[in-house]
Amino acid sequence: MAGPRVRFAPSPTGYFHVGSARSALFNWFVARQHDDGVFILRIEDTDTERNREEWVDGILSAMDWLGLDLDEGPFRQSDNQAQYATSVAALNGGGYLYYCDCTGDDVAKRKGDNKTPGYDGFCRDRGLDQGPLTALRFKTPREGVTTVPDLIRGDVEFANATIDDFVVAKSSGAVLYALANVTDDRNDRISHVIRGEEHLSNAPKQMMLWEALNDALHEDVALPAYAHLPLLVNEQRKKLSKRKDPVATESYRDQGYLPEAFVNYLALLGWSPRGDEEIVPLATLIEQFRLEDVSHSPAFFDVKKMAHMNGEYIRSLTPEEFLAQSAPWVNPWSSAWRPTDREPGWSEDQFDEALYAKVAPLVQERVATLGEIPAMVGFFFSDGVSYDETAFAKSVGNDPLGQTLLAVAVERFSDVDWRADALHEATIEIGEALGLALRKAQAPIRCAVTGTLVGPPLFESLELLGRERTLQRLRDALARSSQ
RNA sequence: GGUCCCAUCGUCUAGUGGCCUAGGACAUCACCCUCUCAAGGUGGAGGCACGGGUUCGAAUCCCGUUGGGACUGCCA
Repeated sequence: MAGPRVRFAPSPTGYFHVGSARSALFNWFVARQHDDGVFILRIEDTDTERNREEWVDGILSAMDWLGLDLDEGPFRQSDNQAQYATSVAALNGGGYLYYCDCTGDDVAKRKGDNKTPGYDGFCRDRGLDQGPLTALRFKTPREGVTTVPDLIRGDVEFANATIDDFVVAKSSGAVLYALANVTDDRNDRISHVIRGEEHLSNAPKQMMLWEALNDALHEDVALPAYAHLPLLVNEQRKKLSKRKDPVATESYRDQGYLPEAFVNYLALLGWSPRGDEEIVPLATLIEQFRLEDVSHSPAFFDVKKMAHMNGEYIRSLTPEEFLAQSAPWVNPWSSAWRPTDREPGWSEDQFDEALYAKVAPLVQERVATLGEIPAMVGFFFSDGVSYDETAFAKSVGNDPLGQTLLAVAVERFSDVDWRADALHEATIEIGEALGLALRKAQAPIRCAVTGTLVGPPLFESLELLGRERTLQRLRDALARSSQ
């Protein structure tokens, strides 16, 4: 038996939604589990009002970033108009459709207290001819039940009477989603339709269309298997909204999430690998993934957990890999790709690649995202120090002892061996002379040199920063405190 | 309102009738480590929505209630 043929079918109407990313990923898993599985990308751009070409580029680059490679496509619905016309003609010829000239207001007005869902079938038997304002509706069976065999949820039954006569083609002639989608799935011989749960109620309509097309076209294309994935929700338990929630996959890339970590986290939303370990190699994810094991309930997209996971991935990088991965954030000028709206706090001239290579290991284990790096190493590359005023006041400005310590440090550091361990020893001694434990003694120095009270290990940092720059900053801080 | 889906710690989940004194992860708290911050280590607190059944036995099966969500477009 041939391998599965699955498709990811986004519409390019905005940033690449993390929920879409997960749908794409699960489809891709299914394809990659088989040697002959096929993963197809179909751009559903039939809504010309809302589509924009830049969003198509966004989808492509985000999928590339995630490593979701295609076997076929990208196809575009805008290229398939002829096939849609064929579907419409066949359906119409087979008596499955009728013209309707009702406006939305007409339908709403008639609806009133009527319990019938959606459209009431007003034009179904009026025998209207095609006109400038007539849409084409599908004659839904009035009796019987349509059962959607869902791989995740089991059989889901819909009474046909509850499904209204939906529009298949607009009065303009443009074919709508339901028919376009079904036509393409048939032509692409899709075996598994794997998509978000918001499409579950579309499934019976699409099955009706599918079978009507088989009949009208005298074909016998097998229905696909359906799998409706649980929704991704926000803290309010609402479907993640493009408008209100941080759902743009691109923004996570810009923040410095590694694609491996992002994929790993996404895989955990609605599914889980065997065993207690959640950090799982991609190959294992692919091997273990089963649609049947996908959970039924919505999942909250927890950025905190993803950040933690990303930190683990970052820490597991070799120093060389870390250097390469972090380059776009610290040295965008010589990177092929750079994150948008994220300038490091220094200029190209100020950046010192060799120095960064030595600094990098100090921050690798302290960041959860690559985007956090610049703030942590900025003091190495900028000329002056940008002070956190609260920290400065606490450790130097309002602390005479801190000022004394700085003054002593200037003396002592002038002729100490410029190595981390020697600086460490010297600082201990300076502190002891003033009755300060090392944790207290290092604070004013740290603040004077880096501008804040938190950061990479101090003595290694001083060694890398160099004697001259360190002494200069200690003197500057001292001068600053007496102003 | 109608149709459909869902319901295990705050969150993501394991669990498919006895292995459950309900396991793991994130978050949280305490302690350890420690030049700061992280990381790491150890430990703690924290959950089967409720009510009926079925069964020798129910987180697991059935029914109901409650609660949440999706859809309900000449959008996808």
